[in-house]
Parts: sequence; structure tokens; C-alpha cells
Amino acid sequence: MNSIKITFPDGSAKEFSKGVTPAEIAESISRGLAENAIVAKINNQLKDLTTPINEDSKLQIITFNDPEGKETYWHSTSHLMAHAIQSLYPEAKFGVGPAIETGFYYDIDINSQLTETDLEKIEKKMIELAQADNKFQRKELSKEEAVSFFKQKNDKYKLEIISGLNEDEEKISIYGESDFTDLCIGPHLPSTKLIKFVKLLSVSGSYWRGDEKRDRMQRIYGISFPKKKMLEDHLTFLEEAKKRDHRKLGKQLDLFSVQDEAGAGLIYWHPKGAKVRYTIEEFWKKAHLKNGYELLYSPHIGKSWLWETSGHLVNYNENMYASMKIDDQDYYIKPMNCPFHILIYKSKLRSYRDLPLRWAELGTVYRYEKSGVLHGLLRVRGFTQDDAHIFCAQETIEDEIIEVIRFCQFMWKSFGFNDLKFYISTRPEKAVGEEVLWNKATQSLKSALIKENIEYELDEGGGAFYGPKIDIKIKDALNREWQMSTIQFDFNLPERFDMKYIGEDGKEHRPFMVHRALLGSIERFMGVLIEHFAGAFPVWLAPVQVAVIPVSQNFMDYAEKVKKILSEKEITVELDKRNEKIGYKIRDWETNKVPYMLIIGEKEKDAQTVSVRKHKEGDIGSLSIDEFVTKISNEIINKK
RNA sequence: GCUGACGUAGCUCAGUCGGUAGAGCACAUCCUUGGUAAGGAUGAGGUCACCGGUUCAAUCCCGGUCGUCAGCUCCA
Repeated sequence: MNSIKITFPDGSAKEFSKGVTPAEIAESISRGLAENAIVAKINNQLKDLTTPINEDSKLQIITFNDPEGKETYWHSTSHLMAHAIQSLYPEAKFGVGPAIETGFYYDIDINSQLTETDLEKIEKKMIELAQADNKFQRKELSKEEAVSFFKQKNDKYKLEIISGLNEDEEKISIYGESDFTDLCIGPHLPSTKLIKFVKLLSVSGSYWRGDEKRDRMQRIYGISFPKKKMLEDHLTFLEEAKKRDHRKLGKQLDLFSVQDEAGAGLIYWHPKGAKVRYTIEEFWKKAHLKNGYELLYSPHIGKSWLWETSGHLVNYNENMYASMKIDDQDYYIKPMNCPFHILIYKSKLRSYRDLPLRWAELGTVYRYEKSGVLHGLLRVRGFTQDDAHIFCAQETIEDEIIEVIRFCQFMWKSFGFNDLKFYISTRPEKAVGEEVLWNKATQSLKSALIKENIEYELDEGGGAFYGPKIDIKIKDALNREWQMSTIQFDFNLPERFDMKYIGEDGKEHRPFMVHRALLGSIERFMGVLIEHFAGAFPVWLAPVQVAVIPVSQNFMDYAEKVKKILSEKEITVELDKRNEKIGYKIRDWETNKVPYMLIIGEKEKDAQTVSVRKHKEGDIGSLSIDEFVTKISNEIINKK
């Protein structure tokens, strides 16, 4: 048999002679495909385009548009970068250099500290090397051969990687292009020539194998594209993200601050930020009351007994602050609200008739976070969880989960997020609770999502030690994903606190307990919200909804009147009394992203109207005061 | 916490190869009363993050502390 059958993704098939390569097949299909081909999927395995095919196979030619195509492309670019680094810094030793979600990195060990300008040099070298059209060539070696090869290169990191490889499981492969060779499982681009546009983005410290006790390395992040437009778009995206940085906007719009002198990771809400937060929290509370929840308030500290019983002192110790002595007793500031809610549950005998109990609290918790991980509002040491605990009978758990999911979707939709992604995390190695319970709980999470027609991904073993969970990620205006909501089972606390209810049968039963946070934490949520809206909050959330701007001081009386009317309708309005020209004031309010400006001059005073100017849109004409009030009130009610 | 970079006026940043500092914006006062993105003049503002050390002299050099940033690790 000298011919083999190749089946394509669309189901069609074609005969080729034995030993044909995917590159040749692509060539036979079309010139364009051959040029864009990056890698091949042969029988669902990613292989080099130069791999000879010797038997009937399924084949898919992968281009940059496919996720695997990007991965291979970036992976090859990281090799190219290592090549460039080796030629500029001959002493360089290399760690790992994988593709990541957006781009690639390589950990390197060189004698000098790299700066941003060095990156440009490396970038130039990369382009130069890429244009040389060097072919990536795969070679398979025995372990011995591999060891002696990298010994001769004096590459201790690669040698360590090799020593960890099991030769029986897979061949040790190396890839070379020109005079650079690297240990690599592959696959790679056929040639460096396909790498056209490269940008090295940052350099920072890392550790060999992520272990701070081991060698310090430098990690260079970069990205590459086959088309110039793609690179430009990506750089525009990065710039846009930078512009939206909530830390920058928070300062610029006077929303919040962190006070160096008073402590890192602790947030101070200024009046404008506090106004936004107030609006969010009011909405949140009302929504919970409407959806069958009751609100709780609990203390901020509790005796060590509480945290011993909950297991926090053992399992969560590194995130808790040291105890404080009160009347010779140790008290701890709370890292979580759950034990308090449980105490309220236990404050009296519960019947199955009382269940489900849905108790919500905007509970402020304090957790120790390493100084290096603090980040604006997104990672702080004191934050307010939009927490709730649901205590229910086993039998009703699935309905409860469904309710939470629906409520969660409603909540996100209210803030303008419609793209949610669901993940189910299952039992980890180290876990409390019987496996039967885990399976049952995990199953009810799954079937809740299935009933709601929601697609989800499984994260095997990703659950907390105390129970399986659903995590929900949202996508913001820049398509970035943020993990926000979480719905978690807890088999641990009901047991530890010996929670009970009296069932229909008159016997004691253990309630099921679910922790859930929808927004996650108010701080983090507001950080994401600021970035999502680029600081331009919709009217209902905007800290200042209307700026009243008199054309000159002569119309101050009428401006005051307009302000008063709006204020009475609970619209947040500021009157700009500054002795400045109108253009100046408009510019100022525009850069402060206020949704509406009302320009007031002689015409308006005479006609008892306001000239309305909308953020980003400009002048939208005149309305009577009443008409404007109706318009903006409707927008506020409809969360526009 | 670790690695590296950084910390100068309310903000954004310049500057001093060691002789205690400057711009723009913001702010104040005055002139101007102006119709949809910056009118003009004048002025006030800084223990150059903090604590030590070296030096005749430190904002600058050295060490420490605190904080910020990019990552590592971790997470709401």
C-alpha cells in the first residue's frame, strides 16, 4: 500500500501517497492555506507540519485563527526570543518558555539586569533572526544523549527538566533552528519566517520552578502576530486597558484612596466613591429582600473559641491577623462571616418549617495578604463581601442552587454584564465530608446548571476542602474575564458547629449549608466596574448625575432653582459656580465623566428650560425642567 | 513574603555627576460676564516618603523602614 486516506474536518477524504506531510497536503489544497498553516492536528494530536503521515488519518490544518495555532505560534516565538537572547548574552541559561493565554514568556538566567531598552534590542535581533527563514527541526534523543547534549551546553535548568522526564512515556525531543537548540516537546512552526511582528512587553523577576528559595531568574513577556494589524490592535487594547486602570481613574475621579501612612490594602472611600458604593449597596439590599433573603449584621471580632470551632485557626491561619486580648481572652478579627451566621442559626431550635433560611450580609472581613500581592481595589486586606448563607434541607438543595443562579444572573445583568461563564469545581485530594455527600452535592450543582440550560466547564479537584462549588466569571467591556461570583457547598461547618433542625419525622437532621457571594467583594466589584465603564458610570450609578452650568454669574438664581428641583427628585446634582467661561466648565465636567450637563443662560431662563449636554455625545437640545426630570428619572429607574 | 524598579507641590512629571529645587494642571485673589472641550494677570504651595550612616555640607551616596509598580507565589 503506497497510498493512504486523509480525512478532513468537514468529513471529506482524499488519497495521498504514504509519507506525505501536512505541509504538502495544505499546499495541495490551496496556496493560502499553505501560507497560513502553522501546525497540524493528526488524529487529534498536534504535530509539526513536517511530520510524515504513514497511515490513514484524520487531519486538520491549524492556522493562527485557531487557539492551538496561536499557542504554537507564540511558543515558537519564545524559542526565537531565547535564540536572540543567546546571541546577545552568550552566558544565558534558559528555564521554561511556554505560550500563555496572550503571548509567551521565557525565564532566563543571565548576568545582567535587563531593562526595557534591552527588550528593544532583543526584539530587533528576533526580527533579524526570523527573517533568516530558519527551519525548526525536531530531533528525538535518548535520555543519555539529551543529558550529554545539555551538559555540553552547560544548561543546568534543562538538565534538571530532563532528569524529571520519564523516557518510557515519551521521547525526549529537541528543536533546533539555525544554531539554537532547545529542549522542547513541540510542535513548532515550520520556519521562523512566519514570525513577523513581535513586541516584548515586560521583564520581571521570577524563580526557577516558582520557588523563591531557588535561583532567581528574569522573565520576559512578549507577544507576536503574523499580521501588523493584529499587533497594532493588541497594543491598542493594552493601552485602553491602561487608560481604564481603576487605580488611575479612582484618583482622577476622586473615588477612593489608599493611605500609605495608615496601612496598605485598606481602602478609603471619598464622597464620590462612597456615593457609587451607596447606590450599589442599596440596590443590593433591596434586591435581596425581594428575592427571599433576610439581612443580618454581625460583629467584626469574635473569641478564639469561635475560630477554633470553625477550623479557621487551623486551616486559615496564615490569612488571619494576630489575636487581641480583651478581658484576658483572645479575640480575632473576622476573615469570614460564616461562623457568625451559624451562631445566629444556633440561637434557637430550628424546624424544617423554618428552612430554607437565606441570610445575607454586606460583611466586612479582614485577611492578611502578602504585601506583594496587594493591588488597588482588586486585592486588599479589608473588604466587604456581599455574602449570604443558605441553610436548607438536603432535599431542597437543587432548587436553592437554581434560585441563586437566577439571582446571580439578574444581579450581573442589572450592572450591564451579560456574558457569564460557569465553572464547577469538584472534590480535591484533601477534603472533609463523605464522598457520597460530595457526589450528591456536585451532582445537584451540575443538574441545576443543566436545568437552567447553562453550559459549564469542570475543574476536577478544584473545589475547596469543605465542598464543591460553582464559580462564575464575567466578561467586561474589554472582553477580560474576572472571577467574581461563587456558590460553595460546605460540609465542614454544619458538622463542626453541630447544626441541626428538627425534621418532619421529629428527628434531628443536619442542614445543608451554601455560601455564596454574587459580586464577590464590594471593593473588587467596584474596581472591575470602574474599568468596565472606563470611569463613565451609567446615570443610575454616577456619583454626580447632573452638573448645572450657568453661562455667566447673571443666571445663578435660575441655576439654583434648577438644582433645587432636581435635588428634590433625589437626583445628585452639582452647581458649577466657578467664575470661568462656559467652555472651560464643560471641558472640566466632561473629563470628570458626568452623564449630564445642563447649560443655563438667558434663553433657558426666559423659557424655563435647560440646554442638555450628554457625556460623550454633546449638545442634545433643550428640554423643559420637567421633561428633563422625567427623562433622567426613567433612565435611573431603568438602570441606564 | 521574594526579585527588580520607583517614591520630588493636591495631580502629572522635570531636575540636582553632593552646595536644601522647577514646569504644566489644580488652588487663591483680581480683571473679564463669556453660549457647548482650556480667557488673562498675580499669588500661595515642597523637612525632595520616613529613620539612621558617610560628609564641612545629603533630596542626590550607603543601610534600614514604610509604600507604590511589574512579576513570582496566592486569592474575593
